[in-house]
Amino acid sequence: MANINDVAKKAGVSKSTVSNVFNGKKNVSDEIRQKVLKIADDIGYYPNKLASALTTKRTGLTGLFIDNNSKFRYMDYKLIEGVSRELKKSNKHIILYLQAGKSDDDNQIDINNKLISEPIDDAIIVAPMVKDIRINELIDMRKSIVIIGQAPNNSLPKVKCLDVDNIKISYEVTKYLLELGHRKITLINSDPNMTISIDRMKGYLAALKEYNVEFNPEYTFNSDNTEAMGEQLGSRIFKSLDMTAVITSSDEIASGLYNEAKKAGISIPDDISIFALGGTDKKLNPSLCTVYVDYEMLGREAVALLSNKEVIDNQVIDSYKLLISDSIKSIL
Amino acid sequence: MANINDVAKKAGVSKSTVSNVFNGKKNVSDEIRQKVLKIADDIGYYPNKLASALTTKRTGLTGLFIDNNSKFRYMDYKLIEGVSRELKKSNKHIILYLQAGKSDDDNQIDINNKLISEPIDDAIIVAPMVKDIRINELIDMRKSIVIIGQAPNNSLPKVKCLDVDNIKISYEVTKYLLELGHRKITLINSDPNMTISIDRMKGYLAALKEYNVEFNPEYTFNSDNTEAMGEQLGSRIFKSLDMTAVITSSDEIASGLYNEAKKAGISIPDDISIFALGGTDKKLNPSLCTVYVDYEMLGREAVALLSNKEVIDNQVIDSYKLLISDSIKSIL
DNA sequence: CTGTTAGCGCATTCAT
DNA sequence: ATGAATGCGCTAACAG
Repeated sequence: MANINDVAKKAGVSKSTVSNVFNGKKNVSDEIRQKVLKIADDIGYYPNKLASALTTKRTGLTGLFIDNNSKFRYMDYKLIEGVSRELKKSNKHIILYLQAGKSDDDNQIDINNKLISEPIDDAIIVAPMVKDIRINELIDMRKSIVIIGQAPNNSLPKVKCLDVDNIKISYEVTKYLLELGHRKITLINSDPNMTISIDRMKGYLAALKEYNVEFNPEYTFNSDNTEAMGEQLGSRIFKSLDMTAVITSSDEIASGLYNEAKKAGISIPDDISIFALGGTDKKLNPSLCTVYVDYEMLGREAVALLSNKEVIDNQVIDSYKLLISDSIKSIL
Repeated sequence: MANINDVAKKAGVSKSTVSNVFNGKKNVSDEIRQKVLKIADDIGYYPNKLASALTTKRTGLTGLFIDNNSKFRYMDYKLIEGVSRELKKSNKHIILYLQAGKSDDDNQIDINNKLISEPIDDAIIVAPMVKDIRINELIDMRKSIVIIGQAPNNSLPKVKCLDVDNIKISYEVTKYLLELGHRKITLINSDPNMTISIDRMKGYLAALKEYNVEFNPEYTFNSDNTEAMGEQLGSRIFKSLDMTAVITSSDEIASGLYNEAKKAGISIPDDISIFALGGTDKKLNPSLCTVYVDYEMLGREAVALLSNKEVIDNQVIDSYKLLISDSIKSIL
């Protein structure tokens, strides 16, 4: 494989001139530039990115960090797509790291998973843990970082975050149901300690207040977003509560409710309306009212944020849409 | 950022000893090994991958090449997942290249898209073009390559290929319909020049022959796998042909047929059975009979093949399943 | 506008 | 078992 010296020698110029040519530096005469380019092409020379990265400290690679614990979700796929397409615009590339936010063995960090020497210019972290070792490592490396999802509360220095406005989404979904005449609306939330749950509760409360509906804590639940949990909750609330609508933290929970409703002879949406807060593109019957989030766009925005020098505390992106469908009904 | 010299100096040893320690070389006394490790940990040293790659010629990165012309398909997502998870097992990572197989401007290769200096050890190419410039470049670079999908016919040296057995799939689908009593079965194929179309035709013919059904060329069509094309074909064949079943080259085509059938008042599966040859995970109503291919597994296999030194001409993987559902009906 | 020199951080001979 | 020297291929700072 030809290197810069071969070209320089054949062209009768110095290495730095060749380097200048390939880096688009202006201080090379047109004549020499052409000559160098011609010879380089002849002998099949092209600068070695590894070598140049060693001095420039730039690889043109951005790390996308996805938790390794479960299969990729719809969101992961779309983020990968958005990030890689956006990087492509500036001839950069994505490298995927499937790395858990906490070490498997909590006491000892796997030395092979140390990020310190990874050949990336910057990093995007998807849905980090509350105490995420990757973030600290990355900060130590002085990489610029963008987090997609909630910032870990302990986040020492300010880290740029990108997320959808969960308060607003929850508010709008609740309001939508209220406008259809629903007053007894159950909210199935995620883990109560997660910021997203708190946000969703805020939006829910805000909408209720706006419609002068008194908040009843008996109408709120928490879940782990599995279908099984949806079934479990369904079997419980369908019997004990007389709500007319349910907002679920995810499509999976909704799916569990569907199963349980069928078993109990409850009709959706005739007996009960269900509005999910998104998560997958799973199809249900009757088709589920849910929230579509443009994760691909979130990915693109994350890339844009990486090179944004301003210190931004927490960027909120409005890239969602309520998908109105057959699982809700007006009761006016 | 600490480097190997810092460690060597503090430990009172030479750089090469430090190097030996981190590369697991045996010729270092335990005493010194511990000392070096301790000091490295203290000052936060870890070998720089860029620098070591410069001499070892190995980056631990595998390129996955996906065509950039359209949005990612279901297949792409699953391949990304399979490849990256398999690489992860050996502490390697995936870097995504969204690069068209042919240069946008056919006469002139974009110098920025040259692969020659990319920091990858090997490459996996998804569904290459017939004349794919990326493959030639990669071969010039002496990278090991695995192709997922059909090998380009012109493929100069032998390149490892990985694909599902399209003949067999098509054969089994056709047979399935034949066993349900169907005799007039339309086959909507992809581009007639693509190997996959030829294979599917082979399987189709084989099954027909086995059941002594004479082949009628009027019952075969070609498509570009868009939903629009499905509608177009539907409007044509629903009127003119009296087939009882249709095999479509993709779920999208099937979706087009669904639309057109609805418009024409044709019931699926009562009037006509539809069996798709896979492609997406789009849900239709009535739910579509289609072929599920385990692309994630294909991705894993591709990674395994990369490090397989044997010269294998064309590896066929049986990782599919017929998904029987509501769009077909027995007419016995 | 061009060339010389000096690293970047490491792995790899080859001595010892 | 350890160390000194050399080179991987390039960019950057400076000198001319």
